Amino acid sequence: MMAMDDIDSVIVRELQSNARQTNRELAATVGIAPSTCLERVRLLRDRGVITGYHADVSLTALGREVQALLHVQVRPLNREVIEGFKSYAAGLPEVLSVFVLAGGDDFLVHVAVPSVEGLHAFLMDRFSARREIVGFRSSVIYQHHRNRVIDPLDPAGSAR
Amino acid sequence: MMAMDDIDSVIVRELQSNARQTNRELAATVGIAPSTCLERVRLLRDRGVITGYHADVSLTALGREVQALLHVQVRPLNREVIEGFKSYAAGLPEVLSVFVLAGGDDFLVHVAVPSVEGLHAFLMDRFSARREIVGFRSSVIYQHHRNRVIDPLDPAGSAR
DNA sequence: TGATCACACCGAACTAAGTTCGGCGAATAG
DNA sequence: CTATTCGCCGAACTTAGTTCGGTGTGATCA
Repeated sequence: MMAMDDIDSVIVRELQSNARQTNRELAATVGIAPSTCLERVRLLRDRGVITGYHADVSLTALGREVQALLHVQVRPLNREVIEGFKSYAAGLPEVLSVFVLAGGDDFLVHVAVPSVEGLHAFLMDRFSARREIVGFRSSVIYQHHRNRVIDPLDPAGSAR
Repeated sequence: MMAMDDIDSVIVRELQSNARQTNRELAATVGIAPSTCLERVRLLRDRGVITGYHADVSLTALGREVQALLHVQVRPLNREVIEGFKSYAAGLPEVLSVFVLAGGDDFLVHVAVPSVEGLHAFLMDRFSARREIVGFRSSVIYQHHRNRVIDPLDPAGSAR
């Protein structure tokens, strides 16, 4: 992997904050010519540092007032069951995220539903019928803070 | 809240998939004039449906090979302690997301670190010294699937 | 039922940005 | 000291963003 210099870091940080600013604005912010900036951004995409640009949507605006985290245990623990459940969960419209975990719980599923009743209905309709699920716990989310800007860890960060 | 019609839904879905497509492309996809499309997008932002545009970055490209979920219990359970831990965790560069939860665990923290050693160092350096933390469990993430496109739930979805 | 109003959409004109490319200058290696 | 490479720049060209007046449609009310 090619090195990212300071300019690349600033570009990446800026685009994480606002992916729709113009190339000229971005160039002005980082202090290089627009043409150079365009090339830098293109390279960042080509190198796979920037993987895409996405609009963020308000879940409440879409009528999803309640979020929850569902810890799910499935059995037996083999590839078919795990992949099967993962793609099943990922395909549900209520599901925001699916984590496959090491340790006690096998999955963690982040969902957004219209209401607490909706959460109950979701669990009953979508989860209870699945035979591979041997147990789950659900935790309603009171608050969710997301760090949108991710910088390279500085050398003083966690050990390599 | 004003109603979202089908055209708005398509616009929102498209911008979630690719926030950097041109307004003309977007207009062509949804089948309206560019000027109309521009106005629609502006209204979606004004109404708070679209909250922002963000570049997605490869964590591996930034040298963070390992992700984990940390379940954290803090005591005593009062506003100062909870807010204090939340903002502390949110301010750490390794932290991607902080969930404040109902139920047994009080927090769930999503972190990305360079390595398993980095995870260990993070827990020792950043968490162990905090007096309010009375316990935590960490789960390494094997896979993470994220649904980037979130549509309004159709009427057949979870009960309201 | 017919007239009026409101509203969203459209398209043209203008402004601004994206994109390409030739050349320049600095840094490096020979 | 010279040759080479590489990234950066800026001008020119292409394309897109933005504004605004006009138009058609659907709703409201007499």
